[in-house]
Amino acid sequence: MAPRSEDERPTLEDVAAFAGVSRSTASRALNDDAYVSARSREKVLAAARDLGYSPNQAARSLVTRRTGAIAVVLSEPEARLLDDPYRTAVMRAGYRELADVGCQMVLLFSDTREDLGRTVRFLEGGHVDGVLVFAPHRADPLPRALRLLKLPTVFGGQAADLRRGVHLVDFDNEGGARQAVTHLVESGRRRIATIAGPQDQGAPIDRLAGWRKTLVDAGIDPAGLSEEADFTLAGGAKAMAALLERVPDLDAVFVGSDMMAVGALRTLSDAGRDVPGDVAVVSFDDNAALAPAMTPPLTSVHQDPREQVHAMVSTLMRLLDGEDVAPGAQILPVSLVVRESS
Amino acid sequence: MAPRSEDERPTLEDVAAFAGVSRSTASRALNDDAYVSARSREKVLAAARDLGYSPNQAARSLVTRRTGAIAVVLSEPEARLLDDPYRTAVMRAGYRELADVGCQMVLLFSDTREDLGRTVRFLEGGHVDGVLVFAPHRADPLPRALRLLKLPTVFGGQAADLRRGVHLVDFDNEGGARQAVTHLVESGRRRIATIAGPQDQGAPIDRLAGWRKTLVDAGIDPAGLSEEADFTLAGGAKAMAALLERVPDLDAVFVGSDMMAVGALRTLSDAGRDVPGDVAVVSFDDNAALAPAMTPPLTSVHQDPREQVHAMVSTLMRLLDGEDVAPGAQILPVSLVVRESS
DNA sequence: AGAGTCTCCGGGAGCGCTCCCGGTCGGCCG
DNA sequence: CGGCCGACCGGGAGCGCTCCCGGAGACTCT
Repeated sequence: MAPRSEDERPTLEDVAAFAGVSRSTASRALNDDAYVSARSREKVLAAARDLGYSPNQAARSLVTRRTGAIAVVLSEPEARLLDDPYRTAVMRAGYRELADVGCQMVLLFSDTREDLGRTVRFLEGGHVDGVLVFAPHRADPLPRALRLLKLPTVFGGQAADLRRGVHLVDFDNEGGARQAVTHLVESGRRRIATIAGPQDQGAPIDRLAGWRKTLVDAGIDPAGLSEEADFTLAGGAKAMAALLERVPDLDAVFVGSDMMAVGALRTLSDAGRDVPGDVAVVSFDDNAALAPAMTPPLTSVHQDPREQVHAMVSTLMRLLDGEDVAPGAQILPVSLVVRESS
Repeated sequence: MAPRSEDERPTLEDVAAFAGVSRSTASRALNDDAYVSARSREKVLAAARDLGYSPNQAARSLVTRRTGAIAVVLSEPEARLLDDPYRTAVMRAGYRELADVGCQMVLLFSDTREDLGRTVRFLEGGHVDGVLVFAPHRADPLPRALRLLKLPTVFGGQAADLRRGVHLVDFDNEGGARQAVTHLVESGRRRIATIAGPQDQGAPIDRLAGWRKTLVDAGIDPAGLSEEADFTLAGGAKAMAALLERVPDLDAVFVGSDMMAVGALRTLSDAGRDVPGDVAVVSFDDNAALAPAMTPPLTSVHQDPREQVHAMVSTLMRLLDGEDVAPGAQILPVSLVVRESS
């Protein structure tokens, strides 16, 4: 064997030669298999350290058919991602949870049409062992495209319009809305409006439904009491203004996200309405940086992205281990955190 | 050759057999090399399409020694990342710019001590061809650790305390601060305070220096006119309050970031100071979602993350092509965008 | 017509690793 | 003491790809 030049990366063969054992033994020692003598193991480990060896992942995954990497796909228009604190939290949680199980996160953004092709091509290229997907929009073509790939996949939140045969982890959006609105009803509010998120997404649809059903159950007519907004602060502010105009005597509002609630609070304050004196406000998300920091602190439906991602990762790991996990939705409970705004 | 079962992924060999050519020819056709007849090329392409072939990246990169993936490392405490709009913009820009040159972004977060080891291990594992690093903190050990790896690396902003021998793309922080403060001086302000970012980072240090020097050049004593904050909204608000207390007659403030400026505006408004009537406010970043959206809209030093990342990517690509790029800092110009707050 | 050139193609080697298989050596049992 | 079993190790095959090399035709030029 030609003497390897200094700047070439050492291979397993080099380590083995240096340690005076065979390539097989070196491999066994490094992957701590059984049937390696303590003496050999130590020599190999020392050799690896001395040579600064690190295994070539391409070669390894060529034979093991495992890459140790998991893709996290965020399918959402650019603007949304930038200021949606929930998405940021998801990225972070994904990184952490995957690191905990020894996997590397590969983040993919997919919002334009051309992204879809690139995303699919990347995923089928064998770069990753599995996928975690967040594709909240009903009309998103990505989830269907992913079904054709036979990559283990777990969805976070609703998978576009797919219902059966997929693994997904979602929060109890409708139940959360019910809790929120029930709380308002029980504290004596009667004119309970809502600012709903975009109705092209599953979660906001369910939250709106929860609001509506709870009102009906309480004998209140929901007609004219709802306004749709786009999950942004400005959108929330505008929707609140529209509601105040249409329903001047409203005494409570259930807002579909913290960010929109911040906007609603601003509008209410500008309009001289006291919260919670004149109008009670309850929102959804309970984002740690937003809900408790407002004036007044927001009552909000708590959902923890970390918990969601944790459940997704553990399902994915079971899938990767070849377990025959029954597909279906795993619904995580949410709980109302009552603060001063209601 | 045993008949390949349906759910196995087809290999290049399968495609070749299906097309009735050799593996070599199939490879040539797929990678559109020269010296393939149009006829063969077409047959191979059709076969690949019919079989749903996509090349095994592990095998490919084993021989080409290229992975087509670039790591983007964000070395920053968790809390900072969540609400720093600049970082979010950087991730996004990284994804886009890398996609444009046909590379996949692999995001790495690295904030705790144990992350450092994992990050380094991942990078030396040969998963990626190069690295883009954002490690603003002076004491960050990551940049030094990366020097030992012989991976092409480009830094975004200052690389901890490394100065020579690294490739980096930064903005003209000091020059930007000078522009901002000069603007204030020229519009007749004399008591010009500053809210500086964390002084364990290079950029805020340079911005503070720019403020100080400009004042001195204008014959103004900067003593007692500066306050340090942590780049957050709350931090900016608190620092503004401290300044108002200590320097009640201040008539302008240069804030080290948009986010802190939002906090400062809130404090000023609570204190009944009119902006820009009583106090002019100028900030840094010119974040599209923040600066123009405030009341009043903020005058801010404009820096475009996309531009920075673009420069980083192009330097990295040259490095990857084996070009002998001279190391050093590439300083991007910034410009003051004047709005109503000053 | 023979030499040279250019286009196209197939065979084979080899990237660095894992894993299977078979061999050796020592200890222990009947 | 022969046989067996378990611990340990080395050789070899092969993962799916790229790339080098040499060969087969077709064509041109002297």
